[in-house]
Amino acid sequence: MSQNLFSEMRDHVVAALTAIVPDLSPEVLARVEVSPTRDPAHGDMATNAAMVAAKPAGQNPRALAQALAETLAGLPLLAQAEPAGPGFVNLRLSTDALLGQVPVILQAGESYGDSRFGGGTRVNVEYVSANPTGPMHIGHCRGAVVGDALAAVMAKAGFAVTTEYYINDAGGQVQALGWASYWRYLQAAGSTITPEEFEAQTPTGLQYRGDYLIPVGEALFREFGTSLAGPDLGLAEPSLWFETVRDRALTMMLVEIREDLALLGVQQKVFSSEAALLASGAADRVIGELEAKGLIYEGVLEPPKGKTPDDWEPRPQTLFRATDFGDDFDRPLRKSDGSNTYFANDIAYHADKIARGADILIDVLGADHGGYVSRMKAVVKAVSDGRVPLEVVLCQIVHVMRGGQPVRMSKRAGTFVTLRDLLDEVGRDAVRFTMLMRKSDAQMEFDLDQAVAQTRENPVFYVQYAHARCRSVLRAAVEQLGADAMTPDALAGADLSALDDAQEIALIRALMNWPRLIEGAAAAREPHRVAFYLYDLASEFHMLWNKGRDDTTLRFLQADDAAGTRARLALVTATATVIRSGLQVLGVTPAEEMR
RNA sequence: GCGCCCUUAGCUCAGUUGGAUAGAGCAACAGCCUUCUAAGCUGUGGGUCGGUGGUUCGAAUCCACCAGGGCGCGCCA
Repeated sequence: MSQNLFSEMRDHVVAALTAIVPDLSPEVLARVEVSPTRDPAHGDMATNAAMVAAKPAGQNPRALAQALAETLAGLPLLAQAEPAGPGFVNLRLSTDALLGQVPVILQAGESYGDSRFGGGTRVNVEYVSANPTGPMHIGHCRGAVVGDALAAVMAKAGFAVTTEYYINDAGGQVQALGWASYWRYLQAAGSTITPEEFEAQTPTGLQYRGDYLIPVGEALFREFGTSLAGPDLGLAEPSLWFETVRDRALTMMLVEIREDLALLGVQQKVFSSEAALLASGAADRVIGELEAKGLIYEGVLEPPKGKTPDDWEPRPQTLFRATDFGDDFDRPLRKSDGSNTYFANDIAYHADKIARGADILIDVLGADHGGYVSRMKAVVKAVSDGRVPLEVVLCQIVHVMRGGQPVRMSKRAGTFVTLRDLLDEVGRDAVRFTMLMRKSDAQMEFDLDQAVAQTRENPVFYVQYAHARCRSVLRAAVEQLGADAMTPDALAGADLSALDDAQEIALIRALMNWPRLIEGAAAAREPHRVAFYLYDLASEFHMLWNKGRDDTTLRFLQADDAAGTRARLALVTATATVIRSGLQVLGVTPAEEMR
């Protein structure tokens, strides 16, 4: 039997529809859906086939639904098919088909829900890509979790996924990091120079004053002594120290970022350095290609309407014809000092991702990069001659709440919430799950109190608790039945006819939604659907558990009913399996017990 | 001023790409708790889906305009 009963049924529906109305276009057939019903009274599934085909077929939707229902009624999979509402066909699975999904899950294990939906399409998901100029904070965290889970969802759905982190180690902010690190170095060496005196002698100012660079300065002092300092521990000639200091600082920042990511359970496969890409000449090469396509020119931009910057003056720039590809205006590629803009280098980076083999590029970005999206999409279209789409998942701001009050993320006020602080306080599982309990393009409040709560209010607890309850039952059952009777294979052979309570059936219906949900979440690039699904699934399981409190005949372990116990253990094992499968996608630990 | 995102119950949010009577948790109210794990459970009330038009068999979902919130708007990344 198929893992995905919905797609299997859809094939039957399309076949039946085509038999009744032979000449439907592929476009019409593509709109045929078989979806779960909201109301169990409507059966297990419903199809809109009659409604989408009614107009092209020139038939009344109700009449078509009637004909479709009669054709489908003969399927062994179905117990009932009947027209309903404006032209739905409600489908009730046969008991065999419904219960049959349990051994399918047991045999598939955690691979249940894997699909070939993606068809091996090569997808490159880039996320985090924080500047290596400081520790990761909560703003980065959401993108990290969303990107990681999106990659996992798409991989499960049959895409060939690569994950990637772009290291912005080439721009002016890295210059500033070098200077700020040098200041900390001088301090470590015992210099008494004030920030103001130091800043006056730098080209970048002293942008990064956080304590996190103190260890960098100390490390530099340990390694080099006072040899990088000037006379009287003042500033030395930059050519004598700058590259060394900058590179040491970058390395240390990157180590820290990777540690933070590891603590969060995120590990991109590829780390790409902007500086290395630049050094290889990739940026000049790509700009040359665009030039050859006639997409680059020297021109002067109009000032933005309504809000002209104070220092606006018309000036000629090297521009990319983004407007040819749907952007609002053409975009500059060079700064006045002749170096590349961030955009220019990012073109090279995206071209590089394509050249390494990608059919779809996905960037997970913070909302503050929203204005960057249209130009990037435009240029990816240009570079790939329209072959590779760039999709952008924007993550909106996270407001951290404690005790109902917002926690301000202010470096000056010292309430800067780093990722590590957050992980220390609430733990990896709660951070990841909570970040995925919102659509990524909606602002979210992260309630610290809720994230650590051991109650139903906390979704991650609720889901992990469901898994722990399953495992608890199974542990108890081993003592009663012996381990041999408890393997998935053994349970897959169990007679399941004892599973006839409405709540048991509701749980099975929830389980069989999993493969369909994966495909939907992957197609929509919405990993949060997995978190919500798991919450719903956990809810169905808890409801069954609770029902057994009032009605002892519904408890999983029945001392005097071996067959019924085996059937229920099969269901419990299947439930635990799907929860694990889902948590695996989200990168959350399935708890064995919670005490 | 322009562009993008958002607005759903008192609060925080879902809503399966246009489907049937719009859902969940919290809060409120009413019951229940000697147990396979009560760090609870069951039930009830609660809505002009920001507003107004439009598209069609059918709209929270698509389009237009308006209101409110967020982000951005020529060499920061």
